[in-house]
Amino acid sequence: MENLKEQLVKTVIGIFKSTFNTEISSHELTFNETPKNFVGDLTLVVFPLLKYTKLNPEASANAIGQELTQLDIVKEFNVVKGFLNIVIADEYWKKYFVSTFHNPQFGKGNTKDTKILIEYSSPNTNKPLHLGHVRNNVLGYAVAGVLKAAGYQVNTCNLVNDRGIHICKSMLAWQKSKDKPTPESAGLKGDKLVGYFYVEFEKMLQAQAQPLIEAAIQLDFSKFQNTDTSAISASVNRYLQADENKKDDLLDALKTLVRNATPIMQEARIMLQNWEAGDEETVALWKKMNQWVYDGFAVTYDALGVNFDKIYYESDTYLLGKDIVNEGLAKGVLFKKEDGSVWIDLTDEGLDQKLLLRSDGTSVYITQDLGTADLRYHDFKMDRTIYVVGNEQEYHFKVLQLVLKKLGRPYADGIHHFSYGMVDLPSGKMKSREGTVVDADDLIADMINTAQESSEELGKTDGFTKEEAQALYQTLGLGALKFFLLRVDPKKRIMFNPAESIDLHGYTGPFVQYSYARIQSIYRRYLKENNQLNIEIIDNIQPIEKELILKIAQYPTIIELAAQDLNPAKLVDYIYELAKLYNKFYSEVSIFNEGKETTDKRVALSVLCGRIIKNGFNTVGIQVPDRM
RNA sequence: GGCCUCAUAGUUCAAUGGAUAGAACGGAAGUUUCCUAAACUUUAAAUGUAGGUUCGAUUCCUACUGGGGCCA
Repeated sequence: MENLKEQLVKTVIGIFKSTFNTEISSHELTFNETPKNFVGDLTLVVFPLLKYTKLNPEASANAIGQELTQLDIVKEFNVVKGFLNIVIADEYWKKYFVSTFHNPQFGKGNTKDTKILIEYSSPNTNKPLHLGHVRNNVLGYAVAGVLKAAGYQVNTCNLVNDRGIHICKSMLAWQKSKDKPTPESAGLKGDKLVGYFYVEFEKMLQAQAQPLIEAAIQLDFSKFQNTDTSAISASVNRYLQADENKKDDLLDALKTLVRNATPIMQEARIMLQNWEAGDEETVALWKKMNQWVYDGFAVTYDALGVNFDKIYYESDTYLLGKDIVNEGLAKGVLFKKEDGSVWIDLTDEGLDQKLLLRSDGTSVYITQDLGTADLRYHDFKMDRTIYVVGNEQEYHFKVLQLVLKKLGRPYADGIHHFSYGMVDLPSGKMKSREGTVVDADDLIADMINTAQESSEELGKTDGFTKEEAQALYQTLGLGALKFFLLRVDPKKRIMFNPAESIDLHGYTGPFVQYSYARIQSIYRRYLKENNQLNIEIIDNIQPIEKELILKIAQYPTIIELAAQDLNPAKLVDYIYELAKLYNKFYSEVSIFNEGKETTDKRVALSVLCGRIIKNGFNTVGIQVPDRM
């Protein structure tokens, strides 16, 4: 298809030179696929060219069309308004089909030198993974796959947030528990166990904070221990004097202050200080509980089929970045306030001033990210870095990139925040505090179950061994889940309704998988009756066959486009369209009953569709079954 | 308060500034002596409001309304 378009573009440029005596450039020519309700394979939009032809749209289109028919590959043309519809000769499509059939690399982009590093997943180790993480993982894997398919040099990494106050909360709650359970003794996945104690901590915190808040609002600060209550007192006053419409916000601010003043939060902070000081007991507990989490995550990652070339841990990197801040001060890019805190002024860029180092010298998130960025560049020397992180952090990444630019980092321009939308429930955002989080493992198990029920009901696994059946349910369940997450533009938010399980019919993964299984079934039958499949010459192609070939011809362009836009949805949508068209072909036409030549041709066409479906799905991390 | 983002059939999603706005689910009506009916065919149903840019706007610009987010 690309060659075809290129050839047409070249010819039209020639026509403009000879007939209209003007030089036009290729980007002024748009060839689209002709919509179904018109006759043609490709359409040239002539409106933008009228200024050169000095003719009305119809006359211009006719003039160009006339000249184009001199090409062997152009059979005929027609003009509707300003649209020049071109019919390509069947001969071209026949040859195209045969050569594509013999090209195992079909769809793969030319190898490119650009090195790309993709960071995705990046979980915290205090809670199990939920549906939001699943979207991140599935997208990250798919984007990496698409870029590889387009020919880029791709590496992936994961930055695990394994330290900080949130981990200490889980650790503290575990320490305070009576039986101090292990995953074995509790019969729980490690990440679930640690997550349980995180929730336990929140409960204890809430129990301590509630009376304090109530007392504070009565201006009674006697119950606070080891706390300078002046800030809280000021917050209470602001709250009490505020207008009705601002009270909620101010109450939240007050609550945060009070929560931080509770004894248990003080304990957690001490634990964090101990950890930072390298206290043996604390570090041992931290290691133990983190290992539980990693073992748990491994199960989930494995089920999702994601993996990383390199895993970074924040416990190794959290001190990095302070040197960079000093460098920035020396270069005059950053400035110090009176209290000793370090800032960057981004008001010229339309943003605010941004804190990089607190007055006590401790770093904030972005400081670490600066350090990690340097480290990664050292490790990978990549041209582009893609951070797969939710859109709530857009501001953060703008700042990160600006700071790195101002510091003159060579990789700064290549930074790209792949900002994806949140997953929403009908009730709104997922909130762990309100228990509305959709757990990743539960969801995966649900999907596999749904696939099993549906398969058994339809008798699809009759004759399968147990293992084969189980593998199929897994393939289908995860296929449905991943397709559901990938079919939407990554930038947009996704609506997930836990009350309805993800569909297996229509615009879904299993629809495509079913089409693939049918094709394999046909191929198996063919190979039973023939030694091998080979085609060299095609006698004729029927309309539905040509439709399929045209669709197939779009594949390399789609890969290219999906990579350019970093949008796996384009590929997923295309694969669906191909499968849909194949199903139409399958029901319209008989494959085995119209003579050997027709059978060969149609089986080859089927096999080719199957290859693209498998290739395209695997690119984004979805498996396909040979039978279902 | 400042900034960013989104708004398309009943619902969930599509549409590099191009033709009569596509799918899927759900609704209505059909297709199995024949390669897998998780399929296929037919059908009803949508661009938040008001302006602007131009040959042409779901797409770009402005304002408004209504969701979501970020910053202090």
